[in-house]
Amino acid sequence: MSKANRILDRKSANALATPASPFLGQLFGDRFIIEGGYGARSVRIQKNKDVVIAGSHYESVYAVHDGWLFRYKILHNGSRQIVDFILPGQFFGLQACFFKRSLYSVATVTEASLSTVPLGVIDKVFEQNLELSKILFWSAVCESAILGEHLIDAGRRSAYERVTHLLLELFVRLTRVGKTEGMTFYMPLTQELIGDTLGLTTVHVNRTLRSLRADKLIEIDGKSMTILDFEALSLLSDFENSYLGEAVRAMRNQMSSPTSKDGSNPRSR
Amino acid sequence: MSKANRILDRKSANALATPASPFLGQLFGDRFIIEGGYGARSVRIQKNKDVVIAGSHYESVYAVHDGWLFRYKILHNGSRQIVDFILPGQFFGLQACFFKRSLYSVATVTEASLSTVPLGVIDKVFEQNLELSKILFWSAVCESAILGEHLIDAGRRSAYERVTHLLLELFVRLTRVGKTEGMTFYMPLTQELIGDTLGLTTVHVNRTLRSLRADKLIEIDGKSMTILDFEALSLLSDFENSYLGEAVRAMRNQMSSPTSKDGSNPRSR
DNA sequence: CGCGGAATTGACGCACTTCAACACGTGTGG
DNA sequence: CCACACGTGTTGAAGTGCGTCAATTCCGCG
Repeated sequence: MSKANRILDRKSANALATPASPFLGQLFGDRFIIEGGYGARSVRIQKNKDVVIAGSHYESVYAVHDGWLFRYKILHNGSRQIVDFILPGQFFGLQACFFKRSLYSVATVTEASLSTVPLGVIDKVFEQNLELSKILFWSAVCESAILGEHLIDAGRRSAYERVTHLLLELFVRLTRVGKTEGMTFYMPLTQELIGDTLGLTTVHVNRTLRSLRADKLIEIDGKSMTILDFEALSLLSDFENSYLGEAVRAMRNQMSSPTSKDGSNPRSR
Repeated sequence: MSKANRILDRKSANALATPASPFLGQLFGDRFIIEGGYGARSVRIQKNKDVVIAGSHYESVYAVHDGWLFRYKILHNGSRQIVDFILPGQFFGLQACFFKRSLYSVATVTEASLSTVPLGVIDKVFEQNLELSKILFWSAVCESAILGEHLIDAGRRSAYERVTHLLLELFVRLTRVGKTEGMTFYMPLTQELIGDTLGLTTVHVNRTLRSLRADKLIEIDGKSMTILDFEALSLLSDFENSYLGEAVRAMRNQMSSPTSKDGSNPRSR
């Protein structure tokens, strides 16, 4: 099996095994892919390129090794809504496979390295590995929890609250995959991207960020962002990270204990 | 097995087997539940009662036989965001089981009749029935598609567009389960509920509905709502019903053909 | 008949948008 | 090496869609 089939190097595989996306490390980790001998291919994509285009059909799933992406849709009036960001350690494209035509487009924010995994692999997982399919299922549930929280952002929070809620979400998600240093992290999003995520204009995002800086809650230096007062920010935006899936472990235990007496993986025995 | 365990009568089971929720008819249909002998219980719930409370933990899933419910969350400032509506033929509560503490509350809009299915049943489905677990997975994907569309509502559509988009969604979903008559349907939502769904105030929902009536696009008579110009409404709100899962069949074929040569259900052979 | 929740309407205010300019950094070609 | 374009950030001034407050009407229901 060539090196190209190693879609994740050892180090990332570990990062991926954190609660934020426990499935991925196992699902697409070396062992699984390489031993299985599936046709995973690594690709590197420039920043600001579309990877998935709304309306087209796809037959493969992508795992993000490195870089940021976002899922979005353009309305007929030309405005764009970003529904969520896809960070290292996540995968995407399942929806694009399930629907005849993808509902959303996916594009890169930064340069990114991805791995393509043909749909058949996922299907095989469902058939052969009970644990993994449960975990896959869990990830879908989690994703919809994130969408729900974004809906609350847009529906019921002020601009000030929205921006802080988004920043905290990104911070926590990045922390989970080891991409933060203390309270600071690399934030490649432009104010336009933030606006399109939160249903605001660039101008207003700018003003809001300025207030946040003035209030000594955050600090921005180029693309480096640091959270100065996590507590205060959490309170004002009622941010609770539970929707990001800290309860993964609980669920893992729960699902694998009460019914399946044999703690092991294989589904077809 | 007593009649009480029949959580769906024959007629609804058929309705449930429509594309809108193909899984439910099969998953909770007579045959499955009764033959399986699981502890499903039927309950009837008054209108305006909470069924699931955010922050608590649950161990069962609910199937909706009749009536409308909604999933929501209250913020610390007291405002409420409704994330989606749960209509006859759907099930809910899986999320509440997976997370240590439910992220959302679920309450009835109208009087409703539900069936409780212990979590173990779902778990068994995952273990024993490949087809059904795929379908269950699909339903989670669909649900997140609906959330995504609601996010776009709140983020990037005007009040006028939001209201029409919601009405069309409800209309299509109800049509799928045979709950419309021509272009009219029973609409039990108060303007407050609509507002909390779309991120608007009651007052503004009222004004918006008035414009829609004035523009001869809809007609309201008490709780009866009729769509006068589906085309025009679709265009102005760019409504595309594909996110509601019309592609279910496509996916069914796709998932059950390429890998699993045997077309039958059983997973553990 | 009378109560209470929902719908309706008006007047006014504000958070956010729109439009428009300008600043800054970075890459690109002459 | 400079000139220029271009994307992004920043700031001001003015407009508006929707919120807030508050009063009134409607309607189902005991």
